[in-house]
Amino acid sequence: MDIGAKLKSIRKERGLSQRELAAKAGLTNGTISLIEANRTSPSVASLKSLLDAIPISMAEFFSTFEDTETPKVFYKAHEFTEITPGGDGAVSLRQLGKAEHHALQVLHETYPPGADTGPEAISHEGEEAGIVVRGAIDVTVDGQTSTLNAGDGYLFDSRLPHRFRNTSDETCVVVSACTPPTF
Amino acid sequence: MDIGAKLKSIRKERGLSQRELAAKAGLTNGTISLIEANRTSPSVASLKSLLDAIPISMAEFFSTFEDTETPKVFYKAHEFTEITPGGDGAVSLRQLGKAEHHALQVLHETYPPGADTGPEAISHEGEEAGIVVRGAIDVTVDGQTSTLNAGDGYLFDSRLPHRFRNTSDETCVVVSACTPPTF
DNA sequence: TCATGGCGTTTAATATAATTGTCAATTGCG
DNA sequence: CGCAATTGACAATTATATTAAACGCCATGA
Repeated sequence: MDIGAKLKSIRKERGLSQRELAAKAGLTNGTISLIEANRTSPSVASLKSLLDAIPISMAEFFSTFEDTETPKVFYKAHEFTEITPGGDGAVSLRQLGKAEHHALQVLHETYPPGADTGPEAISHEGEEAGIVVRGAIDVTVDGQTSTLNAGDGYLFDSRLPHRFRNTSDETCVVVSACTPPTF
Repeated sequence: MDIGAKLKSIRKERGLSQRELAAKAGLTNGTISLIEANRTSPSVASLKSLLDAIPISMAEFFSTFEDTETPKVFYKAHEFTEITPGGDGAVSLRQLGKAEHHALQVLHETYPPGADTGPEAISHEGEEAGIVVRGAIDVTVDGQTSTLNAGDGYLFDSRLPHRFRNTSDETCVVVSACTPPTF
């Protein structure tokens, strides 16, 4: 969603300066500078003012670059979606990407010492799998329990009851995947 | 631009509560409550998050109700666009409606005592006309000067040099019209 | 060469949106 | 009927966008 570049290109097309457009839209040149640099996300009201002043409709504005927009492929660590915030001994679940746009959900899970997901009876279609990246963790699936160390992994049907417990004194990190998403 | 109602109807359509949608979008229920009540204008980023979580595209969202949207007809005094802010003895120009969506531009002009537009040589196509609503003002057009009082008016070709001066000790208010717009 | 004016950017102050922690009203269940 | 859970709304705080006023840059011209 590179709104800044899009706005800038349209503005240039019409031969408008930031100040000219700002005056017409009832904003300031500084604001337009920030928006074009993607250093702020304008309110819908502000964007509407700008597009009205150009003029171009909201639908037009967004439609034109939804075609050219490539789906997001790469995610920096800070771009993960926090499902559970973690901290204070709680499990931290951080999802790769956003909501349910994909058939595959990948999580970065952190289990502090003593962390326990509890025996929740999750019952979704699909499969879950993961690999321990650091530390060790006790995994119980449908009654069977195993201690997995770094490099180990698991794979089971999502409908089976399962539980994760870190009984060690070291934080455990797991990368897991589900399909379809359960969150 | 009743974004609130639109968002609400789409959300209801999908059987989502404000809290559910908030969780998926990474916002809070309170925010959605405010947006749906049109008590705040969400940032483009926030709106995108919400629509992604539903999911529906920005273009789709805006296109659907741009059809049903009726052009704005009525304007409250505070909705006028300030062309020159006025204050400190300066002329205040306030335009009915927004930028150049219309062939007709109507202004609410306030001239404090001593105010003077100066002999600017404006040279646009079209005509300008106005009626004095309160006070009195000296109008000079192409060399001819006249003092207009409340109820009086003027009409001239935009290409003629013109000047407005309030030589009285009372604030003068004029309602004027231009076609096509010069701002 | 030095002013002048227009451009886009940056910054501190201000206005506005978003969050957090409630609330009363509603819904579903025992 | 209560009781618990869930809903949308609200007030106070926090976070963010927007403003207004600077800045540096580049062109133009005296």
